[in-house]
Amino acid sequence: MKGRVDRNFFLADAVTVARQLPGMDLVINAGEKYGRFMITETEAYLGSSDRACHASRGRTSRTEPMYLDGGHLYIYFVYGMHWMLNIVTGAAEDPQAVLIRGVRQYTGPGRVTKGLGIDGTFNREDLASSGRIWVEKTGLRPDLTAGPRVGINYAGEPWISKPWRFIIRNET
DNA sequence: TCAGTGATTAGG
DNA sequence: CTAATCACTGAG
Repeated sequence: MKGRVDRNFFLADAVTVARQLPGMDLVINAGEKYGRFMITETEAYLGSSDRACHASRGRTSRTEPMYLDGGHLYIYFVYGMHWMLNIVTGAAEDPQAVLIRGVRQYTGPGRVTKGLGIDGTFNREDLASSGRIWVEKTGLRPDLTAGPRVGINYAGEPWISKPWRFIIRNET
């Protein structure tokens, strides 16, 4: 039940992966930054039809990493100050990703990347083979709450209301 | 509640 | 080239 999560896990769809990541550990081994952080909150962005997903606006240079196969990272910079950490899911050419919104020590997607030292140099990194970032199973089966995603009102219905945000109960 | 901050994107 | 937008955060 332990060890690095393999590529196969990330080839499932984004909602399935987003539901299973909470309770697993995100491991960072990058120079001065080193640590193990339990994932507590995720959100799924499900491909070209999901109007909240960047890829629904078409294939651009920014969204290109989402077209890689599952297990790669999609990192982007937003609001002039925050890096967002996303794990690509599904097969190649099928753009989906899971946003890591929280780990046990850092709540909020911008604070996660700041706390873990994740920036644009991690874009396209492969969790299945990287020496500086990967995911490990813990055997935990946390109790989850599902709800609508944050900050995507521009997407309109039905996307605003999809319960694709997953949080471990009693963790914020 | 609201301003900061700059990459990204669509459009002329 | 310009201008709008933004998967956020921290201060008030």
